[in-house]
Amino acid sequence: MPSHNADIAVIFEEIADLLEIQGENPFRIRAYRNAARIIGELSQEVYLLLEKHEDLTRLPGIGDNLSSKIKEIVFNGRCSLLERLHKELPPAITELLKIQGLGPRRVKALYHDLDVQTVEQLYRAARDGRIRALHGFGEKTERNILQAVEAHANQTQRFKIAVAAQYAEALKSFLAAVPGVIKVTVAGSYRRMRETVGDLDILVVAAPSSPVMQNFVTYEEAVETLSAGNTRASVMLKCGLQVDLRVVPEESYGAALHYFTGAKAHNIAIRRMAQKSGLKINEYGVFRGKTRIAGESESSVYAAVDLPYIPPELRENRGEILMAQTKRLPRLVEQNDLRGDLHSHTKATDGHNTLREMALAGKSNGFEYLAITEHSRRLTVAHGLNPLQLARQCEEIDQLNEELVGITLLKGIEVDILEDGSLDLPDTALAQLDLVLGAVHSKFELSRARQTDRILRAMEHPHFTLLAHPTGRLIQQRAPYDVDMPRIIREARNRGCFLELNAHPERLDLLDTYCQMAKEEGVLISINSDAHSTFDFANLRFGIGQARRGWLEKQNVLNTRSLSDLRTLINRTM
DNA sequence: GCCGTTTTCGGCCCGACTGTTTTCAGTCG
Repeated sequence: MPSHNADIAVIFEEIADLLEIQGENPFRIRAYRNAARIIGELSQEVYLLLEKHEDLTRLPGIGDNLSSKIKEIVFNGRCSLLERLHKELPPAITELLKIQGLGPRRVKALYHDLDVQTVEQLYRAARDGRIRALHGFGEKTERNILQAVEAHANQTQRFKIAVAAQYAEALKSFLAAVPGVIKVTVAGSYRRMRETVGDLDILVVAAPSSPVMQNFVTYEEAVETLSAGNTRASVMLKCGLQVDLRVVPEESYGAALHYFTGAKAHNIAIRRMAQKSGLKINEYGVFRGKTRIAGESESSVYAAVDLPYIPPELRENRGEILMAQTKRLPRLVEQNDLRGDLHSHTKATDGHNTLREMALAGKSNGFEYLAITEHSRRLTVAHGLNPLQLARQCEEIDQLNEELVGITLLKGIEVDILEDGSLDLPDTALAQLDLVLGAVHSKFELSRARQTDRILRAMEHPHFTLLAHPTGRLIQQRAPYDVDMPRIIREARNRGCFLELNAHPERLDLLDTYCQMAKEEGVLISINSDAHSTFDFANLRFGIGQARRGWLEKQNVLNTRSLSDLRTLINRTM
């Protein structure tokens, strides 16, 4: 089995870590980290590119050297450079770099002088007071290491964006109420709408006299102050989420927001562009010599390097800068563009509201249509419907539609795709519906080939409309099942099917890179709430965020269509 | 290790905070 992109990324990250501890040229190290990111984010498997004899050096940041290393990993399953490094340094030592406050220099010193190789050994050395004796270390550093090891053991995990949103909104209101505060913006990966965030980055514009810093570090949910200066501070919240605050003057707002939003790779690329035209960009503005020429808004920062404004969701250095330069940036889909929702449940199965309640809630969300898509009989835990129950619900929907004004309920089903690729309900039951969502809810562990065939077979069914939560992953809980998604996407196009981007914050499935691939293949994506209650429509904003990260425009999204256009599209005549 | 309408060699983003020093290295974002 050839190596997957993620395997290659892990190897390059480890090489970077080990080289860093050895004190290698930082730019060589950066090259490995950069390559790990590029390969890790690639939507095509590298081994497939190699099978097609594609030249990997066409990828940004991959030259001859890295290209041959990738080939070695893919075809031989090993990397001689990594094996050599493992002979020179204990493999477990890279774990030490994950300890807050320990970088390559300190790890190297701890290894050389105290033979510390593992986190456990580090803990003992700190507890026994052996670290303070080292040159460049002191009592305070030793104490901090001890605390950091304890924090590391408690795993400072990433937070799902919907969870982070709760803390972010609360903090935002708290800070906005502090005297002298003019603006509060949550930046970082939260603003880029990543599916999980590691910390919160909050930017504040405030009068110099504002007590915002003092108030921040004494926020009632802050259990620890990690650092606190005049313009920058970090605290740890009770829940384990770290929050970084940055205070800047009004004229620096745009530059600071750009800097604090990231992603790092995007910022570096923009700063390099500035450098080439004799400018310098930092969080205070854009400077020519000592003169500030821009920085009050993000647009002004981009304009200084001759670029149009780039939306935060695109700022990953995945090609957005080239597109901006050539005036080909997408006009990203917005929540207002959605005309309806094609995935929802009611009390009839595992939902919490009635048909009528869901319809009215949908209408107040501005929907023109809402598809009711209960589970099918196989999913007994969710009280999935049998053909008779489904027929009854269809009657209810017909009746309700006669009295509803301004919204139409569509008759649908979220039918289980069985192990052999058949659907969990007979054709006669499916024929009466406006649309059929197929979903995998069992047998996640099938081989890639069998899982792919299973789904493709289901998509061949003449009533099949849309593949729900296509990879089945639950963020931080369940890995996606092994499936050849590029092939699914191509076949969806060939068969006139659609793919769902499930907006539930635990799913956000399809992934952003696959959304981009679907767009390139001309497969429409439906951004659905999978609502189990009237409150769940609020989750659509996370789906929109993911769609924007996947470069989707209004025309790439199925449920931006009017009801009549939608009906035309989902009526498959095959 | 990568890359080039300044370069195939000599560059490679930029600043804040901390702790150990006494002018700065290390780490982080």
